[in-house]
Amino acid sequence: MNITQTVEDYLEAIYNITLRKGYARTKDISRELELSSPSVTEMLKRLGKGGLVNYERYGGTTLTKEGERIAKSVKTRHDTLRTLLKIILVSDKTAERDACKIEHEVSPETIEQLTKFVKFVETASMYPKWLEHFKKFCGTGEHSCECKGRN
Amino acid sequence: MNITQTVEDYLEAIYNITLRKGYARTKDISRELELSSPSVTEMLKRLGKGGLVNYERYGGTTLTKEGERIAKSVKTRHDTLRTLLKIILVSDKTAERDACKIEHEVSPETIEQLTKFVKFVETASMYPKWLEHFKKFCGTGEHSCECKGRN
DNA sequence: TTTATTAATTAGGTATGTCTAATATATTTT
DNA sequence: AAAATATATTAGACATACCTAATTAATAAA
Repeated sequence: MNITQTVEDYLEAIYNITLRKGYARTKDISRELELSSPSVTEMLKRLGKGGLVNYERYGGTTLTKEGERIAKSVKTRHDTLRTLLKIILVSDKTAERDACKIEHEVSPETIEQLTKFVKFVETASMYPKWLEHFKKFCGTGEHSCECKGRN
Repeated sequence: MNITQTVEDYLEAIYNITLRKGYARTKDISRELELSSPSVTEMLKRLGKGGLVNYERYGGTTLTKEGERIAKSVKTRHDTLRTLLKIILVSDKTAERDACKIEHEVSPETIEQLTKFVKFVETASMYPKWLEHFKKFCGTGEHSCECKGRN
């Protein structure tokens, strides 16, 4: 089965819904992804044949092991990207939306480096100060005087 | 005309080829994007109708003003993303490839923040030292001792 | 327990973007 | 200038992923 961007979106949606209520109905998915029910039904059949979900007509759908593995990997990418975007002061709403789109495109290597970078920044003891500087820099386009020569 | 991811790719390719030789032939584009010539011809007709390229059967294609505007904006996104990825030590090859894919998905707000961030880091006088620390951190998962408390 | 309502599916279409094979045009070689 | 080669286009198909309208199944209300 070909894991397209769309497939990833379906798996992620099913994963999230399943966390909340144990299984996903066609309607839950169509609401989450803002698609018509027939579109969802059709995809569920494909995903079922591809071994990514346990699908039965008129029944609640769950992820198979393989489906869950993929869904989790997408979610990790999503969370990492959103965190990075927030660090560089992208608004919550945009960070969420962009993470949703970019998550399908980033390579494992990039995700690995992003993860390291996020951790590097967040665990640095100068982080709060650094963030303050960056905020000012965003406004003025210049490094704040006090740290010229150091940052 | 709907500016899809695919359309952006074509415009960007035509832009790059045009920079090199003044115009783009069907073959140049098909080579650059690794697509068959008929696919390219069809898209050129669509782009022509949409006012994004100057297309004539069997002739060299160029971008219209509007086409060039879009192409340049895509290129800016691409360059910004590649730079960021390189800063966080993603390999050149992956940085290039990922930038190519992500460039179609990022919002203007994110690009703006990325641009600011890249400038912030690159113009910081501590940048070389910082990079050194990050490199070590990537290897060890810990901040190098000397800068505990400061970075 | 029949009726109404909600949810899910099937049937039939559409747009996008790709392909291969066949044909037409341009260009280069002889 | 005719033949050979390279390039471009048309024709016809296909997969993906979406839609609306009509039908069927399941669930809740009377």
